[in-house]
Amino acid sequence: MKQYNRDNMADLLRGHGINPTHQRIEIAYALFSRQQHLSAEQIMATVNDRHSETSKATVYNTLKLFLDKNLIREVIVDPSKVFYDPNTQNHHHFYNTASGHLTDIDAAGISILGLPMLPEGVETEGVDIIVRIRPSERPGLV
Amino acid sequence: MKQYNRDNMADLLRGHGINPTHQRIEIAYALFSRQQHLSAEQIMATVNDRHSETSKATVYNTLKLFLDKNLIREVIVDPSKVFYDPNTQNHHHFYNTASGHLTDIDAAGISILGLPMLPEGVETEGVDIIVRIRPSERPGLV
DNA sequence: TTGAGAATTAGACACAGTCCAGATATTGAA
DNA sequence: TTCAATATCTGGACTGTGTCTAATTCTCAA
Ligand SMILES: [Mn+2]
Ligand SMILES: [Mn+2]
Ligand SMILES: [Zn+2]
Ligand SMILES: [Zn+2]
Repeated sequence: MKQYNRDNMADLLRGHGINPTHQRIEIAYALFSRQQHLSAEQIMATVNDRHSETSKATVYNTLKLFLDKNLIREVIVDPSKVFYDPNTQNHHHFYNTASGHLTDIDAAGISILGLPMLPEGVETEGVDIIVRIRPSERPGLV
Repeated sequence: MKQYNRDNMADLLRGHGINPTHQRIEIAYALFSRQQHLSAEQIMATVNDRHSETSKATVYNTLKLFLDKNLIREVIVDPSKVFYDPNTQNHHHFYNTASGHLTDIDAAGISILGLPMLPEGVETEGVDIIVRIRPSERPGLV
């Protein structure tokens, strides 16, 4: 699926066992059409851009539903809010701590060597690499 | 420094340019004597165990001061709270999503291959690896 | 002893996220 | 078509972290 519009959003939702409602389509469209990492607040603002149509409770309920159905994933990098990620491929992130902007890093080219064995009785749920970045201070300028 | 007690806490604080007060010593002692990852709430509960002596504002102010002076670091793995880490060595974490427990992974033995180049104009602030783990479902038992 | 600066405090406040009971929309059997 | 069962949505109260501020208390050098 290359181009995202409200029509194929419904199919996308159905494909994940989600009943496509008006609100769910708008929320999915906000995430998938931009292919960006958005906070719940940003999603609500986007969806209610022109006229208010979707409540806060529905935004949170819907995001939780999407997570549950593996349509999206969440990214925990900021202590004050969760980011929602339409990319469920195995990948990692650059996190610009100054701007709050997340960028994907494809996991395909990456390997982590030397991880110790898991403690007894647990299994891996996922491995996240977060590269925290900031605007470089360029000594010699300014 | 092998054994942590309230006396050498004061030296530890001074060594980081922090004026050792009663409250700061208690908070540092809570973290360093346990060598564990604690939330602000857990730290306040620990410090005020017997009789209340340290306010919420002081706990947060002090943790921020410790961070600023690089005495501790924070670990962002849970959307609802920050963990404070007395280990400032370069290291990574196992995070048990069921219990909320963090375990250190020494960075010494670990290498990450294939990370892409940084975007223009930014520099690396830090690289975090978080291995999310959960109790293994053991099919065949129960 | 004293008072200026440092530190602490209670409690109001901010704000992301949760919860709930009532309203609304959808569905499908009759 | 009808209408009741089910699914979804909603406003608004509420919770839990974390922040802020003005007032109080502490510390220490003079
Ligand atoms: Mn809409
Ligand atoms: Mn104490
Ligand atoms: Zn991503
Ligand atoms: Zn740690």
